[in-house]
Order: sequence, then structure tokens, then C-alpha cells
Amino acid sequence: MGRKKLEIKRIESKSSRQVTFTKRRNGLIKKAKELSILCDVDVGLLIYSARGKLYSFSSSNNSLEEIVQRYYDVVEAEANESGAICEMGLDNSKIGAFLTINDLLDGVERHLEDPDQLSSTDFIHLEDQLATALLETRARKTHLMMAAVTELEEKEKLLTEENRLLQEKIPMEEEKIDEGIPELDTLPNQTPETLKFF
Amino acid sequence: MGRKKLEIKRIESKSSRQVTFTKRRNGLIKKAKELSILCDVDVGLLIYSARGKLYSFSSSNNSLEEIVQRYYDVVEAEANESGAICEMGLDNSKIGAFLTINDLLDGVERHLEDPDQLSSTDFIHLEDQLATALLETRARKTHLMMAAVTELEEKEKLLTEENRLLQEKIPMEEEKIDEGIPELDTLPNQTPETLKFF
DNA sequence: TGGACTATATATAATAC
DNA sequence: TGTATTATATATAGTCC
Repeated sequence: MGRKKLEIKRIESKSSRQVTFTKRRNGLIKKAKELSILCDVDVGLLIYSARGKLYSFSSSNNSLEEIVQRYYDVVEAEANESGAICEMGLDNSKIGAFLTINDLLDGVERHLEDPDQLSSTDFIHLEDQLATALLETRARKTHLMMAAVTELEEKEKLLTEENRLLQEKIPMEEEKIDEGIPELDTLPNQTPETLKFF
Repeated sequence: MGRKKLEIKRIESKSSRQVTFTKRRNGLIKKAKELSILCDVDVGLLIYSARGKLYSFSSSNNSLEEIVQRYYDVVEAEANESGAICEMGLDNSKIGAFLTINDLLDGVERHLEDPDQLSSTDFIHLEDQLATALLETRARKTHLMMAAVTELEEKEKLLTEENRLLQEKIPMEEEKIDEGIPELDTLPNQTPETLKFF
């Protein structure tokens, strides 16, 4: 997008490479920000200039450290994963995405079919892969649970607000009837105590 | 860029959010790739979908690992320049950890003070202790999160019921006013989709 | 749900200063 | 170098299927 179509290969001229770097770097960061806002997802972006200077972006809620840490939580050591996956003859395209449980179990089963031929090295690989799957599963579990809590909290807010609006519409003399649901008051108003910890 | 100008804020419709996420995610990854090639720089990109799936890109042929590691190198170097964190002898990963963990770590440290005297048996013992602590912590985390979800769901049920009762009390002719909270309909009715898994 | 399509918005390469 | 401009390439929002 510019006056001419640009082939995607290293720009030879140092100065235009620098200029293009500045422009596209800003564009990329802007788009990363937009994606995170529009779609309400976490995004982390790391760009190192040729001279090693770091430019980075992370979606507002989480610091880059958290996003990077989450990367470790999800993927663990990719060396382990790709090693184990190659070992098990699984599709490379799945690296970086999550293996389905079935793929994983298939791989394990194939390995276990002939147990006598398994060396301790095989078991180390298996252990790595299972550990990785465990970490991925755990990370996603935690994330989904937190998402569920957030969603429920939002819903609660909306319901409470609607409730309030409805209350206002009820003629005064009938209002006293509304004492049928006392339990509600005993519930906490916002984030449950049990979650404050996280 | 599309038929209409899009405000940069969270897309409310879940389905268009998902569609936009897919489109823009691909666009962002493409642009990250172009930047790294055109300008011959290292780029790392981490995107987590709302459900926690990781999409990533890295220009390094090795992996994001390398780029992420470089991030830590840069950050640490910056920290060393300012000198503050070094002084404290703390690394970031420990900040925010549970207090009781400190006790545990103290114990570990005491063990490690004189490493020459430690046998592999001692380490097996340590491993067991740490594994136990990890299991307990994890179990408590899961329990607390599930408890929070249950609590919120109950609260929601009560609010919805109260809501219904209030609705009934509103004279017919006023009922049409109640169209001020349309978002409510877009929320799931019971357990959030994200939790069905468990 | 998942591609195609297309009108439009945006990004940006070249240019000028 | 930096900044602004502009012509064009690209990305993508809405739409259809």
C-alpha cells in the first residue's frame, strides 16, 4: 500500500529500511492495540530494531510480563514440545496451537503399544509431552474460570440494574409485598470474598 | 477499513467479535511477518483468544522462546541500570507469591546453604514437599474459583427470580417502557459457555 | 460455521520540503 | 534527519451463501 507494490523481502537500502521500520512498527502496534480492544483479547508484541532496541506493546490489563508468563504457562519449553511431537510423528502445524487431547492420547498409545521397545529416553519425551499438555490444560482452565466469573459478574450488574429500574416502576402501596427474597441481601455485593485473593 | 468506519471499542456482538478476531488476527500476524522480513528485525507476537487459545508468531526460526528470553534480558539490563531490583535481591517472579510459600522457600534455602552435604535423597524429599505444596495450592485455587462461580450463579438465579416477580407487579401499560437494557438478552441464560467444559 | 465478495477505510511507498 | 502530502496498495466490515 503505497505508490508502488512492494515485494516482501529485505529492503536493501538502509535508509528506506529504517523509514519503513518506523512506519510499519507504529502501524503494527496500532493494529495490535485495536485487536485487543475490539475483540477483548490479550495481545503481546515484541519488536527489536536492528540495533537491538526493544519496542513492545501489551494489552492494557496485563503487563507484558504477565502475557509472556502466560506464554510459558501455555507452551512451556517449546523445545520439549516440538521434540516430543516430532518423536511421536505428529503434525508440525499444530505446534504453537494446542494439541487436541485425542492427538496426544493417540501418540501416547502408539508409544505404549510395544512397551518392551521403550527406552528411558522415550519416557523422558513422553513425560515432557504430558507435562506440557498438563500445563496447557491448567492454564486454559484457569483462564476459562476467570472468564466465567467475569461474565457472571457483568450479568449480575445488569440484572441488579434492571431490578432497580423495575423497583421504581412499582406503585408505592405494592412495594411492601416485595419481601419474598430476603436471601439476596445476605449475598456479597461485588466480587465474592473467595475470589479477592486472585 | 470496511463498509463502515468502526469505532475502536469492544465489539458487543459475540459472533462479529469472533469474526473480526479471526480476520484481524490473521492480518496482524501477516503484518508482523512482513515487518520482520522487510526490515530484517526480530518480532514476536502473542495473541490469546477469549477462550485462552494461543496464537503466536515469531520471526526467529527457533521460537518465541528466544524472543521472549531476549525480552527478559532487555528488561533485566534496564533494571540493572537503575539498580533498584538488584539491590533487593528479588526477582519479579516471587513478588505476589503467597506468604506461606515464603516459609517454604526459607526452608529450601536453609537446605541449600550447604549444598555439598545434600544427598540425592534430600532432594527427593524436597521435591516431595514442594510437589505437595503445589498440589494443595492448586486444589485450593480450583475450589475457591468453583465456589465463586457457584455463588455467582446462585445470586443470578435469585436476581432473575426477583426480577420476574417485580415484572409481574408492573401495571400493563407501563411495561413497554422496560426496554432499556437490551444487552441482557445477549448474555447466556445459565452456565456461561466457557464453563460447560468442566 | 466458514468461505467468497465488494465497498470502503486505512496503511504506507514515494515524494516533496 | 523529520514531517507532511498524496497516490496507491492493502485490510477489512458488512454481506451473501
